Amino acid sequence: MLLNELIQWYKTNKRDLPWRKTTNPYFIWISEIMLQQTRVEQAKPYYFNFLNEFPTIQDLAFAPSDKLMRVWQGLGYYSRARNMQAAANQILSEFQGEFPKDFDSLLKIKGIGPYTAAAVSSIAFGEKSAVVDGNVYRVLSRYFAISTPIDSNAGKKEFYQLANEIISESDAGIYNQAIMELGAVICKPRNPDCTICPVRNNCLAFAKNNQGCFPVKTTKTKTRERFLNYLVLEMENTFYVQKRAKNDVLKDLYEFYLIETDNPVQNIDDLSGMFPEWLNNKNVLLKSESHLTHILSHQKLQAHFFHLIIKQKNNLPGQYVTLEKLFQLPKPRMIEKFVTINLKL
DNA sequence: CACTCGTGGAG
DNA sequence: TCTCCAAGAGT
Repeated sequence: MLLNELIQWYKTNKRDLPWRKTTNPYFIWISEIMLQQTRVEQAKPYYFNFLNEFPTIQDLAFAPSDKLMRVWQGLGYYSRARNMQAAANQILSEFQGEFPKDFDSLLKIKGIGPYTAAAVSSIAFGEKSAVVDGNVYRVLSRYFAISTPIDSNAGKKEFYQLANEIISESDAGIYNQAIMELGAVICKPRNPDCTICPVRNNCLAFAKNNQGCFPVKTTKTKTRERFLNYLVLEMENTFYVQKRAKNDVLKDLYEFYLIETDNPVQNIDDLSGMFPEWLNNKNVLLKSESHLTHILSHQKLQAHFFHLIIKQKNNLPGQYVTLEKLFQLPKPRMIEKFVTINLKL
């Protein structure tokens, strides 16, 4: 059966991952949030650094926003960090600082959904609740040859019920990690290593050699292109920065003065009229221009940077910071790249 | 339910 | 270059 062979295989073949060395629910929670839609190798350094910066729930709850976002910078999906801080405050106020132990309580925490509630309750507290993540969808759909689309409500319900039927009675946490590990290193999306799979003998997809048919998905992602024109305003060795605050991508991260257009602009004259009025005077010098393209999951960002030397301040909503401060501020990958390439101390 | 939210690796 | 997608959750 799937269960026993899976656990046996896991115990001798599991990867040596840092969050597998602890039973601290706070640490395990952090790892689970970081691993959402994120590869192990990308999350690893962030896990160590995050624990170093915020060793306790209190440290996280009281951290300044800029510091929190800076620690998360480059990991993506920044609402995860904001939600974690809200969750930390929630645990202090509603749970007396004690980490919730059971699935239902965990579900009430900001940023914790069905997957993370099952993961933390089973791995840290031994509760019998099955995780259903991308790995589990893939392994179960192949093993049982289930064609129900995993992104449909029917599919979510079906896989959730199945996962909870076959989960180990005594080793729920180990079992959950084992099935995810199998999906990560053997039962991969492409080119699964079925020849060394511990459960291939009972795998229906392997029997028919149609592993590539599972799992079934229906939705297709659409992306839109955006044109971001940045005025990099430099005055007496300080730079203008503003914080992305709207209900938009990359919220709470810092960027330069932004003029977004529906189409690409060829030169800075195309932006005249969209400038702040004071920029049209003769005290502004265009020092350089550069371009960067950055791909997001649903957007393709085309950035056009205009590095401008200005001679007088203005009443823009942001602030002027030194280059040292600019380096420290949390920034989107694209801005970080521009700064690294174009601005030197 | 459909959509949104980042980044980087693999094929 | 292009597509998919990785330990999902919020709206």
